[in-house]
Amino acid sequence: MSGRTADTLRESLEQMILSGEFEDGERLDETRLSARLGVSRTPLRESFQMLAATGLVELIPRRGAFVRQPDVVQMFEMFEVMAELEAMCGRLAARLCSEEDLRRMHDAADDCDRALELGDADVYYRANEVFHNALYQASGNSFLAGEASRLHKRLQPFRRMQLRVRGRLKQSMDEHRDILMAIEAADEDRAAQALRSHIAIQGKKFNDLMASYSKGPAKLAS
Amino acid sequence: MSGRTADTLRESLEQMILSGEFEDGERLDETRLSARLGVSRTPLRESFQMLAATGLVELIPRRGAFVRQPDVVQMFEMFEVMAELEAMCGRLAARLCSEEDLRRMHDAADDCDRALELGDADVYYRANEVFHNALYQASGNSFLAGEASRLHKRLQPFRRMQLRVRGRLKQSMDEHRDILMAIEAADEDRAAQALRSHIAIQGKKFNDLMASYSKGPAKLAS
DNA sequence: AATGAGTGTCTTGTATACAATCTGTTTGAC
DNA sequence: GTCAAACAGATTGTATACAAGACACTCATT
Repeated sequence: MSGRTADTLRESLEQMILSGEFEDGERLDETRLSARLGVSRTPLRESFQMLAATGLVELIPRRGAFVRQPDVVQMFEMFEVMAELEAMCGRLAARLCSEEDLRRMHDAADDCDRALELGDADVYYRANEVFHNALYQASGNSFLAGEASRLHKRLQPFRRMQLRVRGRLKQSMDEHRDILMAIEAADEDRAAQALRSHIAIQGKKFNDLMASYSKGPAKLAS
Repeated sequence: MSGRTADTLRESLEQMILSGEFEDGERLDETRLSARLGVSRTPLRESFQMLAATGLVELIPRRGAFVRQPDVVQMFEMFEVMAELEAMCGRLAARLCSEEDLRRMHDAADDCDRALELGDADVYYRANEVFHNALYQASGNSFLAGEASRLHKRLQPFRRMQLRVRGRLKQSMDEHRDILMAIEAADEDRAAQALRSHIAIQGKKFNDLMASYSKGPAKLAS
């Protein structure tokens, strides 16, 4: 279970947090965790810094590292920001994306199609990520692409849950086509709006899911 | 010069990087830097992680920490994203901000006014930061507020330069008033547009400044 | 002469030991 | 009986020592 390298260590902890192994607000005891993971405190502390950067833990000086399980409200807030970032990407892409960019998005969308036919959620999920990253790149603003990618990654586990909702895959696929058409038509407003609602729907679906479980932050399978 | 605590260490390095003490792409030698700052490598490495989170340095495993001086292009990209985030804050604030939020923004704007009368750029600069943070809070989306605040902080030194342009302070002040009026009138689109151009102008002014210097990344005074 | 393997040095990555600070408890005084 | 201060234990922060990988230089071989 314990990772060998530093980056693996961060990923291990990320998985542990996202899989709900720790309570919200729980303090991560350096000594105990390092013993458990079979590493010393030094690399563990460095991985804490990385996790703090993504917001999964909060570091309070002289107090320790505390896991920050995002609650439903914060989750919704994150989807709201994501929607706006993606809309911005769409707007810029519609204005100035290259043939190469378009091709890459089309390829990724086709991969999504194939995954849908196979009914394989995991494959779809990966192809979906490629599609969105291609979109971010197509915006031509590499800083925006980086920020969007970062937030996308952070929302990954929740996005994944929402994709399990019945019929959502097909719907998501159709939205991709709409987005591509708008970008190809260089219709900035339509592209932005299509993406905004594409993401907003995800937030909403996720919210519905949470409401249906109706108790605490659900354990998310890795 | 050397900071005593870990957070101070990060700030010291931040200042050193932003003041142009290092070349773009330069590797930060852990041993030499730790000797120079009078600390051991352990806290230095942790501060590297923090700086990597803000994008000021890039950490390449087994290779080291490399400073990433944002060039003019990336700077412009960052202002473009900032404009959109602030526009989003404005839209949300116009929709749902409280009397308390409004009052805080008004107070900060008044402080800006006073600083303008005094002709004190530093005081204006701080009051301006309070104003914008109040706006972020007023959006009601605390995640958005955090992200906006983070990017704002990262753009601080460049924003500061741009404020030194003749007559820019007064103009900026007027823009604040427009923004407040739009929010008070609950006019979402106008608030968003006012903020978008408020930030876009900053990016443009900064760009002009760079062009007028026309050589390399200028040394930024702290 | 050029290329490739091997070795040596330098730098990053990790472990451990030590110092400083915080928390909780106990004891004493009012 | 309650509040405060001091002490004990534990935990974070820092320094140093050690391990392992990367890069450059040399030397041998083609």
